[in-house]
Amino acid sequence: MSTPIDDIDRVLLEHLARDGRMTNNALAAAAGIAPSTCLGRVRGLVERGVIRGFHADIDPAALGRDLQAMVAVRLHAEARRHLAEFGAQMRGLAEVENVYFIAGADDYLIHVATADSSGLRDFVLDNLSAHPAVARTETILIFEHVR
Amino acid sequence: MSTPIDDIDRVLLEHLARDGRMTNNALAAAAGIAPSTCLGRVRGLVERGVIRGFHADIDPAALGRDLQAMVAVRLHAEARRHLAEFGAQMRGLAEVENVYFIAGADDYLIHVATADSSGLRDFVLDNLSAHPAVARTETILIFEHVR
DNA sequence: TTTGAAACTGTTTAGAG
DNA sequence: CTCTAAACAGTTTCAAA
Repeated sequence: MSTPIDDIDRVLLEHLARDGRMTNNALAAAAGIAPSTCLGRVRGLVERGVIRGFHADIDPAALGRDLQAMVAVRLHAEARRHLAEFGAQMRGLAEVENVYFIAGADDYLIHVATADSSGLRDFVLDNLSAHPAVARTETILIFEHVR
Repeated sequence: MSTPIDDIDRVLLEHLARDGRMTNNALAAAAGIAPSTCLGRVRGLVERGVIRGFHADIDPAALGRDLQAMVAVRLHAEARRHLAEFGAQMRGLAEVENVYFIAGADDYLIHVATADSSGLRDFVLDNLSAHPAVARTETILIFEHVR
């Protein structure tokens, strides 16, 4: 990490986390710096990987994906050598919202959003139960997810 | 839900989910519509709640929050009447990244990011174990989180 | 709803401290 | 690293279809 994050950076990050589309001018004003300085700092934060990206937060239900679940996945002991590979595969699936690689009895928590219960069943059967690395799954329904 | 989401909306959402800072002009070109039309559609999507917001994705580790955990929380049977209230409280805490209100033995999964293990311990003790509504907690470390 | 074009606002570069 | 100021690009409004 080249430059340490100072108080001004922290202000910028706080604002951009809340409103990722805040204009550079408004952001500069909020941080008490010139727009050009602000621009340079935000660029630096992106380059250094502090800001990983800017994303629209889309309501899955509005896209017809009304059902969310957290699926705990345990892999076979032999498959643990390819843990990262499994995570990358999961991340690539349309239904997958978040992938948590965890410590404990299970190896992954996979947050998925599907159209309905049969979509969820199909996702678990086709992508998890049928996966050669998967030893067991446990599906927990999500009533609500915030943030 | 006033207007249904059409194919053009889907293109806009897909692009904005990937890059929330894409310019309106580029977005319009990608969707094959005029910039002014694009602007109106994106506004509509925000007003209708399809787009819930735009956010910068900040690396917690860059902010000195190197440790992440998923804390499963079970509330007392009597406290279940105030479930939503508990969730709202959790969401307001700085360490809290995601709150999942779930079905099953536990009521919540709380994704937290703290500086280190003592920060995690303090979070769980001060905000969860000490909370009058909380019956039990189980803390699972997160090695990696994607998306 | 859609659009093109004008008016406007915000972004970005360059140069200097 | 910071700023001011000018040039540039992108956004937004609006009248018309």
